[in-house]
Amino acid sequence: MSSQPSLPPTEQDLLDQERIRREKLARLRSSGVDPYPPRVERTHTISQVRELFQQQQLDEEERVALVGRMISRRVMGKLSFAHIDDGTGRLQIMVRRDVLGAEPYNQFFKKDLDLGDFIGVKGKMTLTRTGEVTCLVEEITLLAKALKPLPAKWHGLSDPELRQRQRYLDLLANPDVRERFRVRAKIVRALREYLDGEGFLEVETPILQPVYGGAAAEPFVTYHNYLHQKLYLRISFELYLKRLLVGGYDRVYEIGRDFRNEGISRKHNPEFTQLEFYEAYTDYHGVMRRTEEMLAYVVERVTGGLKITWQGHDIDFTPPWPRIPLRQAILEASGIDYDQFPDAESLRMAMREKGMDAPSEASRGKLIDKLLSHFVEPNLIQPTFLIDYPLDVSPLAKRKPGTKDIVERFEGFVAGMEICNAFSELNDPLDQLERFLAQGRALEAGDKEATPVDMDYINALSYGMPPAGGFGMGIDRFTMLLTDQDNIREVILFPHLRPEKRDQDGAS
RNA sequence: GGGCCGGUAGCUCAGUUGGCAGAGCAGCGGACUUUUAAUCCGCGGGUCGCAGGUUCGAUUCCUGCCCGGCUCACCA
Repeated sequence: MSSQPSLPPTEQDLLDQERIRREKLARLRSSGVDPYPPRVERTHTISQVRELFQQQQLDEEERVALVGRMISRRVMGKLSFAHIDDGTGRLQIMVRRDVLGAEPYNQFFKKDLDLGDFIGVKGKMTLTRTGEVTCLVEEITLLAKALKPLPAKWHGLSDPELRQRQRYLDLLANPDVRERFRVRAKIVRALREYLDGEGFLEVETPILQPVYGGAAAEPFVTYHNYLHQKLYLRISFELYLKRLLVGGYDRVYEIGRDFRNEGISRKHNPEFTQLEFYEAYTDYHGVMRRTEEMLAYVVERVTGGLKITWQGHDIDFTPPWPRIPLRQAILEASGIDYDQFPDAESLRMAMREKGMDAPSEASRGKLIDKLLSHFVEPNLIQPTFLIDYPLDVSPLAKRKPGTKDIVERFEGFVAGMEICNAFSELNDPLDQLERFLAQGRALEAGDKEATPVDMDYINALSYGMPPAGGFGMGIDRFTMLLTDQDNIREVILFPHLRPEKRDQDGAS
């Protein structure tokens, strides 16, 4: 939901600066200038022309046509300098009255153009006395007039609300933000490169689902008006992707949006981008090796090395990463060995003795998860796998042989954050049905994050699913790591924000 | 939802122990042919988040509300 100024502004609502720009617009129109012409002339991008000029591959007399937003202007009498930005880079232009002509220079360039306007220039490339690559302008045209002043010159824009509600202003005022989302795109591209290269098939599965599942989360609910059908926005891709393993694909992946109806925090946005892959004929050990290899590939591809700095921590993605049994990690960090507390009640007592908040309705698995997030997770700065999780919070994972309530599952942690979750996939249809039924009972008992029974999925498993390992990773969180950000909103272009409420009295 | 901090010009911020509201940038007028945070002279610009209250007087103090940030709880 974007915030919209609800009505077009009336003349008196306009800022002085906006009023002045509209007057300039009217003046331009009456002098026959189209302030929003349909076409532009361009021979090079700014990055191209800069490169060609520096490599001396540009004829000295060659006339180039460049475009961009005017982001600064320094008028010094009969000579001016300005910078334009076309999205590929910034370039200085030099505008001289004796070259451009008196009228275009005095009136058009100095008076009618404003910072923020898009312009086209034609001229020759040159160096200034200080050695800056510059276009000496012979002709200048308006490509699009800006009616509002740009947020800032060198302070950038820092108001967090403006930055996120009006991300376009953030992007145009803060070059490092623009760069950050380029890094995000590189990350996604590198993940695809890796998986495609390993023979994974990229697929798309339904976002609107009649039965949701695959994760512990509350869904968003919607409705199909013509089918009279209740639908859920997916909370994971898992159950559909594994149906594809049944169908005969051996390696599939999907990158897309998940939706979870939960609180918003530094690490959580209600919709987030997830990568899931499923690989037949491997198990969670194989997936761990693949995770290390894949993430090392991506980090190398994006940053040029395997070491990054995040919020002052040096983090090294070089494989292999330590694998620590969850039980051991929790024991070492908290002094609680949950194996000695076989039921929720006794574990709860032990936790409360340590002064921890342990809600009465939480299952044993959820309590263990609480121990993990409280004692262990914040200290896992270097890439680490925690392995072997409690069964009751892992309804889709295969039981570890020789155990009763432990599954072959791991989670990957970096920088004190969980970034991925994976397991040997449960492919026993009868066991899966039992687990679903347990989930269904939990759901009815009020656990809003339990998932309903998916009989079609059981049916699919009943035709046989190969042994497989599966993996899920939050791309947003991974992007936080590689862009040195500690808030998920900084790596999502349009993060979810509370609706903007208009003042009851201030309205009108 | 609880706690803490904040909201002052288009942007970034200062300030008022309660007494005419400030700076830099941006804007407007002027000077200036190698600047790059250009410089110099002059000018305009404010519902001090909103609403009540206390007061001779509130941007400042009090109460409520709105919005935001951090944090706790919850979660990926």
